[in-house]
Amino acid sequence: MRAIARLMLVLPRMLDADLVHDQRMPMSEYATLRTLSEAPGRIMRMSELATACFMSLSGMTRLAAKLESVGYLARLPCESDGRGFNAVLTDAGLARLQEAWPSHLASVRRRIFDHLGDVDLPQFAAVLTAMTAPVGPACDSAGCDA
Amino acid sequence: MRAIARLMLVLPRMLDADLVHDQRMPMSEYATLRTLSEAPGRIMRMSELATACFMSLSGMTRLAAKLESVGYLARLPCESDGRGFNAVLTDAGLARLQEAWPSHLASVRRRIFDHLGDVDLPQFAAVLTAMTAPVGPACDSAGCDA
DNA sequence: AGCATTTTTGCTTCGTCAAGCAAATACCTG
DNA sequence: CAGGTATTTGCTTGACGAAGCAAAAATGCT
Repeated sequence: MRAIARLMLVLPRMLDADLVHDQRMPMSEYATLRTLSEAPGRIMRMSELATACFMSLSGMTRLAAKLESVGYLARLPCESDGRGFNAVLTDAGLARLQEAWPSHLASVRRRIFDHLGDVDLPQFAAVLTAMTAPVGPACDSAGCDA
Repeated sequence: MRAIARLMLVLPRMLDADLVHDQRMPMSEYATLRTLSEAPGRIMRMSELATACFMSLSGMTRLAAKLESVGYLARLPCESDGRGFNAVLTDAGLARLQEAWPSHLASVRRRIFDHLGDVDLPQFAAVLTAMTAPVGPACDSAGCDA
């Protein structure tokens, strides 16, 4: 019980810190790029993107502005709805993500998998998926890349 | 793998949001009060406290100042080292923690344990503890004059 | 027009880094 | 050993970025 509380406090920060340290990229950016990269056409509405990344709309507006300013992402007015904007992952953004993910993967492996010992992995994965499920199926958990 | 990334992204925010919503208390405050409450004499050096809560020293300085201003905590000059300060949990602080923890417990139960199913709990706990272990023991209060 | 929806902006809070102050400790030098 | 200087350590402060909420702006729908 206490271990859980502690885990939730510490682990995300460690993973974030690893990413910042190794790649100069905060977790929120990584999540945004990854989420976009998995979207069909690498395109998503701002509001979808925000929800998928568990950020507020305003937070995503600012993050997208930042990512746009360095060319990782473009915001195009939505053709079918003049109010909307589509965020598109650029080639540069995809390249950046591909540059960053091995580092993140290594971090996750080191911080988590190396400690799993003889845990039943499929069962563990099922539990994790179940835990995040109530929030909504923002991303399909089939086809994990590791 | 993706489930883990997602879990780390989502769960802490949910737990924090629950606590803020139910108790008007951010996770960082809760962690601080809880950590202090577990220390012998409810006293800890600022730097220890910061490390245990996985915050920067400056972050803890500000948080402690805030908690001090509402009477949950006091900072006393350390007798054995003129540079140091000891953070002490006051009775009011302890009361506040005791007021908040059932709510947090319920939140953790609802968000996590309810999804654990038939997982081997002791093993699960051991894994979690192992994962956070590299950060160091939470309350190694050597050096404060409690 | 009137109301709903999508995104942005204003303001606040939280937390980090860089810099700084003060106490403690280490290292000379006689 | 006394006395002085340099370095390190513990904490605080200043300046800033990140992200949230509430309200505004822009657009669509009826």
